[in-house]
Amino acid sequence: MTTAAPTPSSRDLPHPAREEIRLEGVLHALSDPVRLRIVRELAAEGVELSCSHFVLPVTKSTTTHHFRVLRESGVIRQIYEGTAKMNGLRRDDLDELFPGLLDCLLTAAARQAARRGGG
Amino acid sequence: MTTAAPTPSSRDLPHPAREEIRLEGVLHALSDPVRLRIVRELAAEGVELSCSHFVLPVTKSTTTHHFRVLRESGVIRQIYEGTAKMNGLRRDDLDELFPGLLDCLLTAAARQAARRGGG
DNA sequence: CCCGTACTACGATGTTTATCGTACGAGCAG
DNA sequence: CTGCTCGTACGATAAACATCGTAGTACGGG
Repeated sequence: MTTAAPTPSSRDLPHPAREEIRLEGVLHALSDPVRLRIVRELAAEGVELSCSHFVLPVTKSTTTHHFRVLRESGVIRQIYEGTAKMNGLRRDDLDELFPGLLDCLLTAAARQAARRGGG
Repeated sequence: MTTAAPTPSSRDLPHPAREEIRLEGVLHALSDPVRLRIVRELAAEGVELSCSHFVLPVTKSTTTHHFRVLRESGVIRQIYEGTAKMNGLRRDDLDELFPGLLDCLLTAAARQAARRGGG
């Protein structure tokens, strides 16, 4: 029937289980401007995005580092898809652990961006 | 008796203005377990507390350091009162800048504490 | 098979951070 | 004034972190 499984790929990456996600870790992950920006864009698009989708003011190595921090803190989920690595927010897990927190943080970030960037 | 003005004291400490408070800074401040604990207790009590009120697993020097980080990031307000230094949450400023964020974070922290500490 | 693209792994570097100990300054109680 | 408590300042230290460059691995297309 619905053989929906789209080739789970060979490599997969270590993610913390839902219960292992720590609030402090999430806050630390989001306390970096580059990472906060990544998460904002991920939330805005609403779909999984490859690393190369993002135009960031740092090199590729550093980008890799930031994505890893986000993954290891439990904020995003990363899955290989061919040569690309797709990134998606762990909305379900975060909402279950900390209801409303993610949206609250995104709203706060948007407000700050509007205040500073928009005028 | 009711000498309402409680001697504003001689020394006072540098605080960021409301507009200078950065979300990243707040998140970074709260991403440390010791500081998160301080903020939780401050919120729970609802009143200003002296530094010595807190029983923390670090030395006095380190405690001073953490309170300074909280103050410089705009999370708390510190005022000298005699030899004691009173600490209060900057609820008004934070709520104005990031509505709902502080409560959301406190709720998340409480949930996590209940899950881990309370069983 | 060879090449290009996407991302990683490793090592280096400079900065920040959490922590401590000790010595000091400010207010309060004798 | 003396001594006490509260908190600071400064210096040291070890760990963590953000950043980079280079070299390498994995996958897909010719």
